Amino acid sequence: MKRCLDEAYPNAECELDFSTPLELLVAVILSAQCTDKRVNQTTPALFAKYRTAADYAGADRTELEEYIRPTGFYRNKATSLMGLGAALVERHDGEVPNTLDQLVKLPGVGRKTANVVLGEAFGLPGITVDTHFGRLVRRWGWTAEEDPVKVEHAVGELFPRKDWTMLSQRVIWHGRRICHARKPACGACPLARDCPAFGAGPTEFDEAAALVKGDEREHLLALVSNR
DNA sequence: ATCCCGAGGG
DNA sequence: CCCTCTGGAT
Repeated sequence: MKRCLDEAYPNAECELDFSTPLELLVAVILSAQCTDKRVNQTTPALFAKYRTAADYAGADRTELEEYIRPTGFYRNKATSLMGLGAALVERHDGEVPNTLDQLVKLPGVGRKTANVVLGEAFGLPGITVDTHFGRLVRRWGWTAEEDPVKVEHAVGELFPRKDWTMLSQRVIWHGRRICHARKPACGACPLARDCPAFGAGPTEFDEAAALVKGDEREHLLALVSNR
């Protein structure tokens, strides 16, 4: 029913299927500092045991921690999941809400997680700004903003479109796999020829990006979209 | 040894 | 703004 990462990048570790918004939300929470592969190995047993918000709310903490241990940060995540379950039961009749305001108020749910749920569970056309997304659009000269919210607004204004949900995932994937923070793999990058930062030395990479010309933006966006 | 698609807390 | 929380991959 729901999918987390873009199928346009075929990669077994990226294929995540969920039957409910709650499953998607839980998987995103578990994903922090963890590979998708590990999350995929963890969720089947977890979802078989914990099916509803009430199940998480009433979980035996030690047992829940056992289920999610391999994903790391397991104590924090167990706390989040139990609090999340309780909050959903109390405030939303056990359902996952579909507005940013309500999502962000849930335990363990920040803006990034909320945006993923809005886009992928509810089909709302939002931009998901994470560290990768922010870094890349800055390198591409689309904005100089550092604050994720300002990045979101700036990019949304520059390129208003209905399908930012999936496109965000492509940008993020590209940031994870190729356009790294420290040592970007420009040799493997299909955008290198058109990248305003390509060719600059490591320390000048991001500074070069700031000099991008306006008409290069659309070109880069097209390249990302068509992959 | 170092880094990672985040969130909460001091 | 800084720190911490964890396991796993490279």
